[in-house]
This record gives sequence, C-alpha cells and structure tokens, in this order.
Amino acid sequence: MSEVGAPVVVGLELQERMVSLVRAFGLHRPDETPCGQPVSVAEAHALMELSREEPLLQKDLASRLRLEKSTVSRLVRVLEGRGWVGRTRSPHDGRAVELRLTEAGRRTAAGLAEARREKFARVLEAIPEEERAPVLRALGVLEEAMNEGG
Amino acid sequence: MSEVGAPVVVGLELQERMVSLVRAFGLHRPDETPCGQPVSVAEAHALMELSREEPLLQKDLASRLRLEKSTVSRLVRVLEGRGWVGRTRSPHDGRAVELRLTEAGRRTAAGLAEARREKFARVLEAIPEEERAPVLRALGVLEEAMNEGG
DNA sequence: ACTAAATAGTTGTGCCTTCGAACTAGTAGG
DNA sequence: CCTACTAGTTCGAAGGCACAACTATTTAGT
Repeated sequence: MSEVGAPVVVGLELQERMVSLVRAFGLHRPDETPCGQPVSVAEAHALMELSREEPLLQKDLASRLRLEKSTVSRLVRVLEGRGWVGRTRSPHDGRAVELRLTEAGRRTAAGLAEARREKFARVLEAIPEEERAPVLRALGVLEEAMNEGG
Repeated sequence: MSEVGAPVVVGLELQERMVSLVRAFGLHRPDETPCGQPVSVAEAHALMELSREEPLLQKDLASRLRLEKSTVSRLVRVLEGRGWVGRTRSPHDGRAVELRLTEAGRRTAAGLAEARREKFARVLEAIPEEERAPVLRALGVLEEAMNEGG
C-alpha cells in the first residue's frame, strides 16, 4: 500500500461486496442449498468433502468445514441416518471415527454436484466471456489472502 | 474458453471456490460479530444498509438483505428496541414504514464498520497490491452475474 | 509403568436465523 | 364502491451453530 488510507477504504468495499455476495448467493439461509436440492448447505458441503477424499476422519471434516466438532458430530449422525455415510472406528486411533460415503451417498453427492454445476454454469454464462478467467483468479487470490490474513 | 464444454468445467471451479471462500470467511456462522457490541449479523447488515441510504422503506431493506418481510419486521423491532432505528409512517404511502438511524444507531454502525474494516484490512494486506482492484471488480461482476443467471 | 495432559467425539443448552401462513390496513383501478 | 394488490405484523416451527461439560483413548513426562 502506498498510502495509509487506501487499504481502509478498499477494505470497506471488500466487506460490503462479500456480504451482498453471500446474500445474493442465498447462503444466509443454511437450511436449503442455493441449488434447490432438499439438502442443507452444511450437509451438501460435507458430501462434497467426502467425495473429494475418503475415508475422512470426523475431525478433518470439521476442520475443512470450519465447524465445531459438536456440530459435525450431529451433522454426521444425520447423514448416517439418511444412509449416505458410514462410520467406523479408526484402526489407528481408537478415539477417531472414519467416514465413508455409502453407494446412496455417492449418488446423492453426484446429483448435488450436477445441480451445482448447472447453477454455476448459468452464473458463468452471465459473466462476459473475457471476465471469466479474471473472476476465477480473483476468487483464488482472495481465498488465499483470507486464510493468511483473516 | 472457446469450447462448448469449458463453462461447465470452469463452473465446477467457481462453486468450489465460493464454498471455501464463504467458510474461510466464517460466514456460515451467523452469530459471529467481532465487534464488542452485542449485535447479531443480521442486525449489523441492517445497520450497514441504513448507513448507506436513509431513510429506507422497510420493504426495501427486506429486498436488500434478501429476507422475508416478516423476518425484517422482527429484525427492525429489535433494532428499534435497542434505540438504534426510528420508524415513521411514510407520508406518501400509509402502509409503508420509513426507517432512520438514531444517533445511537449511527454510533453503533460506525463502531461496527470500524471493526469490520480492521478485519478486512488485514485480509486486504495479504493480497498483493496490484491484485486488489481486480479482486474487488471480480466480486462485483460475480454478484451481478448471480443476480441475473442464478 | 503410572499419572497428567492432550485429543476425538457425544450430548445438553441456548441463541440466532429464517420462512410460511394467516391477518390487518392502506392504495389503486374500474 | 368493490376488488385486487401491497406493506407490515404476529404466530408457529424448523434448523444451524457454538460453548461447556463429560467420556473414552492416546501420548508424554518422570
């Protein structure tokens, strides 16, 4: 920053934009996904993480979702109840629980991914072509900054 | 992206980035308010909107926050109870209610803005200087696209 | 080994958020 | 004047999330 005041001013913009972005996204309503599926946002994210890596320890799921372990405990219980994930004690650590997607869970996750993809494809189409790559880049930069400085 | 399939692929990236962004931001936790004041997020957002434009009709506050009118009704009642906003019937429309910040409300809003500014300034400092403007631009573009294409 | 500190999960509690439906009141058009 | 629409209010209920307290397991320190 070359000036003292500049980051402050821009900081104001940043937060306001983030706020409206989140609300525009429908994330202030965590009990349903913005993609219209009958799954809560947290559940959808959990399935997404499990699709990415499996098995996953419950504590790792918690840190990826940035949720309290108690919250994750309940979340996982729900997912198990729906038949989407299975739980097994870790062979390496008797305290830990390994999570795995069931077949049904995998199907659900795939469906969610599909719905998300469609939604975002629509969003992307609303972005001028030459802006798309910059926008994606910017999001990456922002996330990295948030992990460091936030 | 001159190919047909490209937007879909990029769409996948976009959604994953959004998800991690939101969680990295702590926006999945609605009751977090880094400021010393006992203010909830929804209240903070309302104060923010009122700081931006005043007076504001209650229905307009609702559409800006993307909340149901009933939700906003309650929210406003709380804010009024804390002495932060005043309500008057609109002179032009006997049904509508005009919202205005009180002096105390203005002070609170200023305090909140300050706290947010500090938090976001740290994030911004973690962004390379030449990236800051593009990032902000990108957020704006993205929100607009979400309003149209979402 | 044996105890103390740390770690993974579970459950109890309480706060906060939001929505939808039903109802009142003011407005606008024919 | 009657009807349809719009702004708000109130009621009820579904959920999400965190913190604290408690159990079971693992890891360190002596």
